[in-house]
This record gives sequence, C-alpha cells and structure tokens, in this order.
Amino acid sequence: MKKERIVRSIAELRALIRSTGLRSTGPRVAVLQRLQQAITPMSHAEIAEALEPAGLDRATLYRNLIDLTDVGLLSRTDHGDHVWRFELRDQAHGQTEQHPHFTCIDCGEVECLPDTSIEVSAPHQSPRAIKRHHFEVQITGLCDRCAA
Amino acid sequence: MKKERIVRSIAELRALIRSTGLRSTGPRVAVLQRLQQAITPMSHAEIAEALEPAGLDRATLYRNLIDLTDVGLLSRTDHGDHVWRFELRDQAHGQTEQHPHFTCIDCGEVECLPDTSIEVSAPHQSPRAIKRHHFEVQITGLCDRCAA
DNA sequence: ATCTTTTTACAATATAGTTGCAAATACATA
DNA sequence: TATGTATTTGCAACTATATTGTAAAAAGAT
Repeated sequence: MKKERIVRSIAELRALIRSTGLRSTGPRVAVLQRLQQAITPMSHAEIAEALEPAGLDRATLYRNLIDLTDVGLLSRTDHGDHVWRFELRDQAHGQTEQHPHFTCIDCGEVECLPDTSIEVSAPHQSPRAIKRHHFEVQITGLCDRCAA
Repeated sequence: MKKERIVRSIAELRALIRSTGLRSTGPRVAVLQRLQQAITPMSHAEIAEALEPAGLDRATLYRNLIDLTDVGLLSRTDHGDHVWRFELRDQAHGQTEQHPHFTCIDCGEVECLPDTSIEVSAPHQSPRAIKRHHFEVQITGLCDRCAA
C-alpha cells in the first residue's frame, strides 16, 4: 500500500513512547524503529530476528509488543494464518489507519491493500461496528507467486 | 447467516466420510454431527467440550479436524483472534460456501455475515486470487454486546 | 545524587498443537 | 460370518508459542 512514510528520529520515537505514559527504553525504541521501516506487519519471530543483534529477550519483546499495542502505538492482528503480526499505527492522523491485508494461505506473505479496495455494506442485523466502519478486514487466499 | 440447513442422518454422515476415502469412525461422525448443529464455526476447545461425554482424545480430535479439513469436509480458519475454528463445508453446492465472518475482538464471538455484505474490488496490482474471488474474508471489531 | 516505580532478563510455567507407537477398529475379501 | 491388512484410536511424550514470577537494572522525578 502506497503512503507517505513517516520516519521518526530516535528522539522523536522516545518522545512518542513517553507521550503514552510508558517509559522510553532501548527495546521499545528498537521495536518502533524496526517497525517504521517495515512495509508489512511483522510477526514476533520476524521482529525478534531483525533485532537479534540487540540480543533482546523473547519475553521482553512479547511484553513490549503487548504494551505498545495497549497504548495504541501498534496494532496486533492475526491475518488468518495463526500468526500474530504487529504494525505501527500511524499517529499522524490521530486514529487507526485502516487498510485491508491480504495474506497468502500458502507462504504466509502479507500484502497491504488500498483501503479503497473493499466495500463492506451493513445489512439489517449486522453489528453496529460495521455501520460505523470500526473494524479490520483480513483477506486470505493464494498469492500470485504461490498460485503460479 | 440465513441458509437452509442440511441435516444429515448418522448413516448419511458415515457415507459422506467414506466417500472421501476416510474410514467412518465414531469420533469422526461425532465431530460432523456436532458441527452440523453449529450456527457458527467452532474452535477445537468448543468441539472438545461439546463432545466431552464421548470422552474423546485431544490428539484424535486434532487429527480428525485436520483430516476432515484435508478431504474438504471442513474448513479451518483463524478469524483474527488467534483461534482456529472449524466449520462444516456445505457439500450441497459442490464447492466452498464462502461468506465473511465477523469476530468480536473482545468476547471472541463469531457471526456469519451474508455473502452480499462485502464487495472487494481488485485494483491494478492486487493478487489474482482477488480478481477470481478465490479468497476468504474475516472482519474483526467489537460486537454489539461488547460495544454496549 | 537519590529515591521510587517501571522495565528488563532470566527462569519457570502455561497453553496449543504435534508426533510416536502399541492396541483397537474399520472394512475389504474370502 | 470369519479373517487379514491398513487405518485409526488413545495414551504419553514432545515441540513451539506465549505468559508469568521475580530479583536486579534502568528510567525519570525530585
């Protein structure tokens, strides 16, 4: 998905973390810094591997991913393949940046789709969240590479 | 989601299982019988609890759910909350019956939406699977009860 | 510089799902 | 209906993923 990428300096990331009430620590800055380079949501394993050099603890990473999600800096989703993935929420718009994700049921690759690509209509009895557009959409199928 | 429910007798279920090449066994019939009563996809834990009286083994249940999925009698999906859920595939139409699912991010309740409730358009670079309508859609958000 | 609270890092513990295998069962064939 | 063979079950052991307890370390307020 094309979007103007907002890249924050370390100092900005530290301020961002503090603004949520959390303390700014090495592991947290590292996680945000890595995620702001990511073009798709990353799994715990992928983040752990990327931050390998820092040698940070698995449990610490899990706790930080959850904490950062709780305060709204990250979103945590399962795209249909039973893997948690984390994505930086774009704070620039002051709200969740919603766009559908396409996940390959074979290779697990995740693709961000333009948020215009999906139209959800809300029939009679459907949840109010749908009418208010407060929802996330995950689409699963075979990606072009795996389908070939 | 409203649909004419197809209820099969035990004998019919046994024949259905055999028609896939699998042997008809107590656990397998029990699983199918339970799932054809289900109004939404069920997790392994839910099925296990429902079949508690039969006292059937966890591993056997897991294996059967996978086997029945492999031969196409069930579908296995993760609705965004990191829980595998199994659903009887309707063989009456000779194909996967596709409809979007709405899963509450709070209570985990799953709701089936009419397949007309979602319109996915396929822009330029999107996966071919989308253009061909070979995909599943999961929507997550707060259900009415949890939003209240 | 000091103090209090949060966070880390390690280990221990849960939870979900899988695998190995002997005994039991399904079902094809006689 | 009995018999033989391949599949399936049930138990236990195991793996992977995720969570929790806690003493020591670090953050940030004073």
